[in-house]
Amino acid sequence: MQRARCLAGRRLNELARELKVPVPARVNRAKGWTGTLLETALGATAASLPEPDFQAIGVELKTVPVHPDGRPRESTYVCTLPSPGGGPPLWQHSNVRRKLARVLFVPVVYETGAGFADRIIGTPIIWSPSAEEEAALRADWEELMDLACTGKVESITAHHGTHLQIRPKAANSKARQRGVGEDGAPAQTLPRGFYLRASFTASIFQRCYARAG
DNA sequence: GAATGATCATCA
DNA sequence: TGATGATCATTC
Repeated sequence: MQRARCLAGRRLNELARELKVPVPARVNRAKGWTGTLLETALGATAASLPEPDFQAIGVELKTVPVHPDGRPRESTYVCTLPSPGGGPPLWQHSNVRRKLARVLFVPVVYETGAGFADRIIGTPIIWSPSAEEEAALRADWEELMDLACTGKVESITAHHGTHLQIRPKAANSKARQRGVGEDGAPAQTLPRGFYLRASFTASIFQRCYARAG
């Protein structure tokens, strides 16, 4: 948290220059660049592994694009929809619960159309779900997993779920992976992932900033 | 190809 | 403008 707080107020291109990380010429071709830059700046260790970013302390790092007024600009990716197999899915064993057990949110503030030079790191937040939040996430997860495991995965849209939603997470719309088909039998389906709605992260940010002043 | 990191492009 | 569905770069 000390290291993250030290980054608040910094511009992304300045931070990149200090870390000797090249700044992409086009923002729309560098979707993951900000997240990777913050991982480098904070010393995250589990890049490209299904583990918390900071393994030793069990913390997941999420950079969140926000409007100048502090509202998240986008939903937040959590993890992939698991492949089928191994009995009924249990919340206690889910990757969603593991990933969200402890999260360091780092807001990155900018106006529409801004380049990396005009994107500024905001005040970081360390968050764990309250009992109420976990119950709500669990309810969404169980509803979505029930659809996904009973042959209705193709009927799932981003409209399902109050705080947690399922959306495509793939190189393109033609990508396929092992999944459950219409009849409940194995089939090739579009890879999907769990995302936190922007309204959910907005409520987290609002509560944390209200408490901190 | 599958995982990580997310944001883009489109349309209501 | 905001949410959904689609997509991009990199690494292993």
